[in-house]
Amino acid sequence: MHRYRSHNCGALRKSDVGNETRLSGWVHRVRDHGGLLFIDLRDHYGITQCVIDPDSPVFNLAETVRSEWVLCIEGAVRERADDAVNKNLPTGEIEIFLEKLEVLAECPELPLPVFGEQDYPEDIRLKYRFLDLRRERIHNNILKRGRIMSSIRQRMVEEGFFEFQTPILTASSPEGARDFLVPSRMHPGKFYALPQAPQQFKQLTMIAGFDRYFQIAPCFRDEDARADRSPGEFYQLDIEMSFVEQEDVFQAVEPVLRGLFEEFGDGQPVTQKFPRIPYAEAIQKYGNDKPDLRNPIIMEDATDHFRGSGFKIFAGQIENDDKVRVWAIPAKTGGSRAFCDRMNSWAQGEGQPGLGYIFFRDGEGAGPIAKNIGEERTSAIRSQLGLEDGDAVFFVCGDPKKFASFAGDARTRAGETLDLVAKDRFDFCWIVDFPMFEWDEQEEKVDFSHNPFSMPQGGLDALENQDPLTINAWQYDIVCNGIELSSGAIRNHRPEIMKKAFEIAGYEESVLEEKFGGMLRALTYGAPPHGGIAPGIDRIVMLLCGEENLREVVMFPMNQQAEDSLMGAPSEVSARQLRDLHIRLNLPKTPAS
RNA sequence: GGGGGUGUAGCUCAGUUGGUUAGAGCGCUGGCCUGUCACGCCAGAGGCCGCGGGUUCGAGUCCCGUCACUCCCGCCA
Repeated sequence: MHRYRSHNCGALRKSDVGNETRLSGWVHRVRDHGGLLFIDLRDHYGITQCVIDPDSPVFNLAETVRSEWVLCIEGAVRERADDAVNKNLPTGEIEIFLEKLEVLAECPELPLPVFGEQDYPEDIRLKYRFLDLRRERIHNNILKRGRIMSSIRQRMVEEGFFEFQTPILTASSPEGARDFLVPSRMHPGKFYALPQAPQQFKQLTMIAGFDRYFQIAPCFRDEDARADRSPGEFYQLDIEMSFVEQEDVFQAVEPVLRGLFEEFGDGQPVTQKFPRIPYAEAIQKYGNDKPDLRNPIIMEDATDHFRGSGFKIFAGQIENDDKVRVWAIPAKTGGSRAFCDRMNSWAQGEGQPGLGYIFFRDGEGAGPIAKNIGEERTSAIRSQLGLEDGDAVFFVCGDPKKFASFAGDARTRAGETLDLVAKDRFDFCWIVDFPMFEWDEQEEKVDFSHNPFSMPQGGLDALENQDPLTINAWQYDIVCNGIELSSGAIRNHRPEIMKKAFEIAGYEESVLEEKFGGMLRALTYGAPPHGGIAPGIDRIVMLLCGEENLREVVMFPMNQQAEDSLMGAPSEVSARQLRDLHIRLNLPKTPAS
């Protein structure tokens, strides 16, 4: 018999009754009846109930075991009496009658109970992550993550993609987030950077004549954390393809994600054909570029209903400024003064002057705005938005650039408060036609709004003849349930277009040469048209596990301050190490202690 | 860098208007218990109320500062 086990703790069934077995695992739970003792033994595979009575030679030892001790036990598989069967366990029809017991490891009182699914403080969970990971829910999340990884690889290969590896120690990139730097011992004063994404490498892979690249790529960015954004490092399903247009990327990626979510989404419906929503339309209808389509509320322009109306606050603004618009946020079933007032005071809490509204009852509109604009206009608004008695509509007025995000928040809040948001489904969409450039208010100049490597729609002609702020890029996002899952683009593979784009954004050609010299050189030697995308793996797993926080699907995450309290990272290093790297510390002043 | 929330036993939490010796559940220790599976019953140990200062006759409670964790803003091509 094997030194530690003949079976695992999830394996034994009725058909094994009578056999001698050996199991090893952790003490999950002990139930001591004095003359009868139950020990639930747990391992990766499951839980098996062990039973000991005073006839057993190891009864006295068994009485001393505590939670999370590691045991190796031996005994006969017994069938449980009908009324003792535990239907909640796969092994619930049998138990082991203990004949031998070896304590492999003991365990002191636990800072973090493994048994049960109570919530525990994040810092303790991370410090004792090895205990936390024994718990059922997160243990299963990590397993699901692994299965998702395998499925992704299989699906990508089936779609004709090939997996590549790109460097981890690379050069600092001038664009994007702050880099993590690694000092060079051989080149004093010089640094490697960890890649923020293998963006340039995957493009170089295409230029090198490979086709259909993918990689489950670690990405490193020194930026602050959020619930859905790990500090430091995360993984992307990095994809790039040659000789493609936007539509080809969509056709390649959409079935992978749809299939993945159907496989791991526990039967929740998944969007069959992802709708494509232009960026400008997403802003107008949903107030942001990552709309949660489970929320049925769609905003509409209602400016004309207020132009020259008796509601002077809006009418005056419309009169004075061409840019001013009124957006209507329809709220089905929100037609009560109480709800409308709650929304209004929420808006004031958000720093807004308020949130105007009309609510409909007894066949007419109620509230101050309805009184001011009169019956005819109120009725026109109602029919435009398809509202009925018992519904409400909210209004925001001003320059859409400034209020769009607040309007989007109001849409989200109304949908959630009124319970209009569909549950248990994955609603995908593509956001397309992102603007190539945007006006930088602080610098008072035109700048790239997204990725400088994206191809402008209309190519060189558009750059030379169009108002830059009206040019769109072949740039797209995938959004699921209001979470931005990935961002991608058809790349700019023409050096002269690249130079022109940087010129418009106010960069000298020398800057382009200096910062992207390697890339530019590659583009001049026959670059194929190419494009790709990079879905965020951690966020995909988070959605599929039904978790709200990335740390629930990452084995060893850092805390919000980007510290690993288990391994003690970041840490000080020895003077010798610093000397090797030609580094002298220049620490910030701390208050005298 | 900024804003919000939290911080009381190993863990989860309660703690009234500022008023005697700071409580409960789980866990831990001891005792009882032969069919439990969140076993049950009895007893016990366990507290710098995050830390520092202040107000007060008196502070877990009020004020100021600070630290930790977390959520958000900034940041994230």
